[in-house]
Amino acid sequence: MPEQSPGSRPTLEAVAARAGVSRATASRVVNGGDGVRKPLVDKVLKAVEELGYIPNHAARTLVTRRTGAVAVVIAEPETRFFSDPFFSQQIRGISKELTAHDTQLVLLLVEGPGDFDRIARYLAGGHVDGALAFSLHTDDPVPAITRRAGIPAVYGGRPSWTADPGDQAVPYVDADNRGGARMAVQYLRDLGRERIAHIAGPADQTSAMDRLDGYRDVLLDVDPTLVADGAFTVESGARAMAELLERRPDLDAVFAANDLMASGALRVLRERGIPVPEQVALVGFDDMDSVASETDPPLTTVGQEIEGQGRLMARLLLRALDRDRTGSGDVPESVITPVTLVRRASA
Amino acid sequence: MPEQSPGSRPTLEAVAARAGVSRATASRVVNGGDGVRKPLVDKVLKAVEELGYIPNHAARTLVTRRTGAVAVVIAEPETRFFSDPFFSQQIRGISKELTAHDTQLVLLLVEGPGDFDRIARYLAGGHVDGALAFSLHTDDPVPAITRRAGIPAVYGGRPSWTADPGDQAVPYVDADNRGGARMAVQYLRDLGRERIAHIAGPADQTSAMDRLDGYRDVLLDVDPTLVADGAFTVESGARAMAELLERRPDLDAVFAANDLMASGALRVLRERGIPVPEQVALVGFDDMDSVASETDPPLTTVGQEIEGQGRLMARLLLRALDRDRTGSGDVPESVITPVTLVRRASA
DNA sequence: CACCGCTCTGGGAGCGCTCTCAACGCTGTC
DNA sequence: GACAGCGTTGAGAGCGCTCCCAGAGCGGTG
Repeated sequence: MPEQSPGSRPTLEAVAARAGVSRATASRVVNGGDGVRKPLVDKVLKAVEELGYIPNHAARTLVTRRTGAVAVVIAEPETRFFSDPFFSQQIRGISKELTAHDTQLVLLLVEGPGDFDRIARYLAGGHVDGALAFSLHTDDPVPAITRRAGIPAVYGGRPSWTADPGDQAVPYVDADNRGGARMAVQYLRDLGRERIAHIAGPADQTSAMDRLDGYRDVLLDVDPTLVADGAFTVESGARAMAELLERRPDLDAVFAANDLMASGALRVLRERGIPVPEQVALVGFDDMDSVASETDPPLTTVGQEIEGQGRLMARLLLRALDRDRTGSGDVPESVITPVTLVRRASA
Repeated sequence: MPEQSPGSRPTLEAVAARAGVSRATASRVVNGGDGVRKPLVDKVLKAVEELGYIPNHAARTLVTRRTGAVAVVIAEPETRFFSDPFFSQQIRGISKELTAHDTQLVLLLVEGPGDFDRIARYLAGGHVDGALAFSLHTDDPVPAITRRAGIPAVYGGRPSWTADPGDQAVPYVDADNRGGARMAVQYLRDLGRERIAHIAGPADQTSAMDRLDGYRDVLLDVDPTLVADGAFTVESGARAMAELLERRPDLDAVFAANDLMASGALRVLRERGIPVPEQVALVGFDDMDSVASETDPPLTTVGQEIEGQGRLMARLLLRALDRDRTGSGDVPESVITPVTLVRRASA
């Protein structure tokens, strides 16, 4: 690559001059070369190479009205963003997919509720072609913002206001939480367990509620003393486990709504000398790398393709953008990604 | 905010027409309004409000040659990016600082060694005004890339090729790892401990090496049997602890190069019934939220302001950009951020 | 041999903005 | 009352690119 020439970079004009063609032809070559005869293509490419030409993105955007960038909006409070490897992995997936389509990722972290104005201004400012956002809450302003800005958006996790998984109001990608929970509980049942408790996640997250629903699907008429509330953290899992043991010392299995809570529960069980899985079988959810396989015993859990979900989100958005551009193609639909039961030693 | 008008957004021209001024004056008002008489300013602002005018970023960039965006390049292998809350927190700090200066954050995750070409093309393509990158390795291509692209960059963590903390070849922000380690070891010494072991981090990370150096600073002529290698993970900390106990069952203190390893070490100590801190005092490093205060006993550790480091990185970069723009101002210098000893129960 | 129709190429407009520069009106001074 | 000097405004060029449209070139056909 030629050294950066002092001052300004070469323009298309310069490339055209060097190749002995018009700017229009040079442009055609740079953008794929359709309808340009071979010898000219080669001449232009040679000039590009020699001059180290790189298209000016702003100029291109100005006329095409496309930026080649999408925003990733993360409105989660800091705590979750930090503790949850979930986000990092989804972002990694998103990044991979976008990169493969020459699209850039602009990260928009929402710094508190007053910050949505800035987000709105940014999304409406034509800086990006579309947006990806996560786990919407009931009164989440993001959908309204993107609608007003006139850009397509895809969401990660089922928005809380959608009645059903599968609702098409806004396109989203989510794991089959309910199905996964059913799978887990059914597995415990098949193991012969009869008093299967559940440590639930926070009620304001649809993933937690869907998992609870899945638990209930299998165990019709659940005894409420078998369900304890947690907050998706290790500590809350430990507390919930202690609570459950107090209420139902006879329980013989626990399905925790995520691995972190399962590991907290496991700690309590161990402290009390309750053998896992012999006396109490334990199943988690997420198959989180740094947790599930590192506990003692390792967790049986429900695994999901987190990075794949990110890729899928990006793919749906890119498809929507393509549709906007070409005026045809299919409307993106929400996708529920499959989950699998990962059998380890805890159940 | 007015609804997005169908089709195209209002331009400066439209604002000017509505306010009854020239485009130039409208532009001046939109950009701060210096040198425009009050009544006209008001008229323009009113027009902006009524039309819901938002400046076209591409057009602006095209003429000013500034994008109002900086890249954050993360070249770490996936594993670290995921497991380490470090990154999320630094990014949060960076985001806060950039946001406060109306600058956007473009996230560039490097997907393998072959991906640097893409990064180079992007950085040279005038998409961003500057770059932030992390923990450079010896042969890291990022500095060469940014130099060639002609954009300023600031690094997080001392680059491995700089001989000294404080080296000015590239501006970076790092915690006072060596000083922190000294502080920790000196503290153990003041506690009366005499056989202080160290669980070191990976040799290819300067933070780990600096911490080892700090340990050595205090304990001149360290007995090599008192130092074990780890990899900044819980498991590696446990392994190292077991190794140390085998070699030196008489040790009475351990300084681990990070909290994760400390927690691994703690687990082993507990398993063997060795009372902490009575028989063996334990100090970690990082004061990682989800770890240090949640162990039993909670960890005494060296705390650093991770988010603050991120902010500082962004601030240094913004200052460099400002310098480029105005042609004056101070050259950004590397900053070593202070650390503090956080006393809890483990030592 | 004229003409049609095709492919390929170039001229030129224009995307929305900033910024230079000239013009303008006003005040103050001699 | 003329003019210098200042602060304010507007006209217009131009940033680098894409894309429309017209024209050139060329082969094939009647």
